[in-house]
Amino acid sequence: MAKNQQNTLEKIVSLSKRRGFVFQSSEIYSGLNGCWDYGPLGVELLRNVKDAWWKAMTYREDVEGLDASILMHPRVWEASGHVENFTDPMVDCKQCKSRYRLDVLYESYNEKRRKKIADAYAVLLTDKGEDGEAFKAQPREQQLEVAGDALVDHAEVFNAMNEKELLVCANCGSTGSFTVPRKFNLMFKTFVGPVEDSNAVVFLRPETAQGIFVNFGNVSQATRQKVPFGIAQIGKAFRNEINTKNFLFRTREFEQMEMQFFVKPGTDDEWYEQWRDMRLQWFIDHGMKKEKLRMHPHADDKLAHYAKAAVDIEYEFPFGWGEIEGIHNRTDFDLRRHQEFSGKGLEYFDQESQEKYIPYVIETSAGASRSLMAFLVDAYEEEELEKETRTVLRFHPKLAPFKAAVLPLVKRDGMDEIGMKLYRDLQKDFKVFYDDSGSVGRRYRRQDEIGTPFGITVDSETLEDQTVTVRDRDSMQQERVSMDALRGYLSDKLSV
RNA sequence: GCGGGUGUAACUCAGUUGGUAGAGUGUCAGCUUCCCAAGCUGAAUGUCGCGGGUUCGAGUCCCGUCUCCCGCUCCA
Repeated sequence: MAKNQQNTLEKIVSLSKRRGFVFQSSEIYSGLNGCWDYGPLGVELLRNVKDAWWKAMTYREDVEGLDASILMHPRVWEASGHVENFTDPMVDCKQCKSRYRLDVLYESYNEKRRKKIADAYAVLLTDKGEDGEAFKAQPREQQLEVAGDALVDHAEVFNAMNEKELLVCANCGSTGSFTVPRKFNLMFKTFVGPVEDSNAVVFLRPETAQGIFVNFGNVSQATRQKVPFGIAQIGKAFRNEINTKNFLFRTREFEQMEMQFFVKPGTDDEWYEQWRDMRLQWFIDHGMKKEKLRMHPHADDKLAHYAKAAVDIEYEFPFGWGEIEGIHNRTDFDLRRHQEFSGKGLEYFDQESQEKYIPYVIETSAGASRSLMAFLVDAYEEEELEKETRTVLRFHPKLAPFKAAVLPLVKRDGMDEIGMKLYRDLQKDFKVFYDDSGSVGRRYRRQDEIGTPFGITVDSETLEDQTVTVRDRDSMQQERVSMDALRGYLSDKLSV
């Protein structure tokens, strides 16, 4: 990683704090790992990103909106596979610092070693006063399986084996060098109701998608939509990541912008390609540099448990390429599982073909926080002028926190009053900023730094003909516009 | 979670062998200023990440803890 690029991220983090885009969560208490707060400018930017997505995705005849609750029935996560796939006991080798999932480690052992482990397990059982002989009476194959499961599922078994130096590190060959197994449950757990009873455990959703799947029937009923159609949702999701890193990129609380598109099986590949291309184009349409974007298809053996095909839309951050959106062909996995677990029929009757089927699902899943960060990084530029460097955020006007700043050239001859009136007038339709302090050049720079696309100045000519100057953030060129026409002028620029 | 680095004013940082904190930028007020960080005058802001310890005395030494950064690991 180039050092100057790393500095770029540091500068953006610093700017974000200084100007109020992003603050560290609970900062006065020294922060909370992996959590960030959006300040006055950040929340505008985030809203604009989400609004742009919402309009692109749901202002169309075949996609409906939804806002499902964050807490869902615990069975949802059993059906989705998250309970199973989100809890992996792991250990580190103290010698070489390698980390293993216990089941993977056990898988890597040959039969000889497994037999040793099984024998030791029999002794262990006897020591505990259980029937080790009965265990040994089982067929060898079964012994290995039972002992393996015990090793993976019970930390005390693992620890005992480890102490007996039966467990070897696949990387450095050390024995007895493992840490105590730790369970990494990536789902946040909490309790429904005031009693912390194990029956009351629920999870904070690790993805918004399941809220869509469980509402598939409700939405199609309520809206009379016919397959193919989609359901879109924006909302918070939570994952207890082992490590957070890279500013907003990997956080424990984040916001997703997801759409699940239900299609007839057999047409899924076609829809997959179509949504993939549309989603890439969305980022480009909102100002992101084409050369900083790429498609990264997942290899078949790296696919998630629910997916038949997957591609990431990646952005080239200062720390490298990172996923900002994933497009998955989730097949009928989720609906089928929910049908199975809930006992409620989720089949769709296709009137046209007179067929009953469980629809396939094409998922577009974008990170709102990651997208915001990509837009922020992409917009950031230090422009070399003759005698200085101008820091400017070249946001697409649609995304910019402030659309315009009203800046009276000087604070006299009534220019500030006219400016204030203009500001109040524009404020009815646009998020605008007013500033009459100091030199106008200084004020332009301040607005450049937060990405305000237009600077409107009131000058002596305004007093005579009711026109103001509009200065373009990127070119710094100015044009005169009549005050009456300003609203239309801004609307035009923002609708592009 | 492991290893390395880091944490001093809003930001970027300085702080000499331990003697109770400075600079630049920014911010604010005033003057000046008819278009791109101008100038002048003045002002505010820190229990030096947090908690212990050593010491007559700790930003400076020791221990713990937390944050952030880099690497490893993880990433359904």
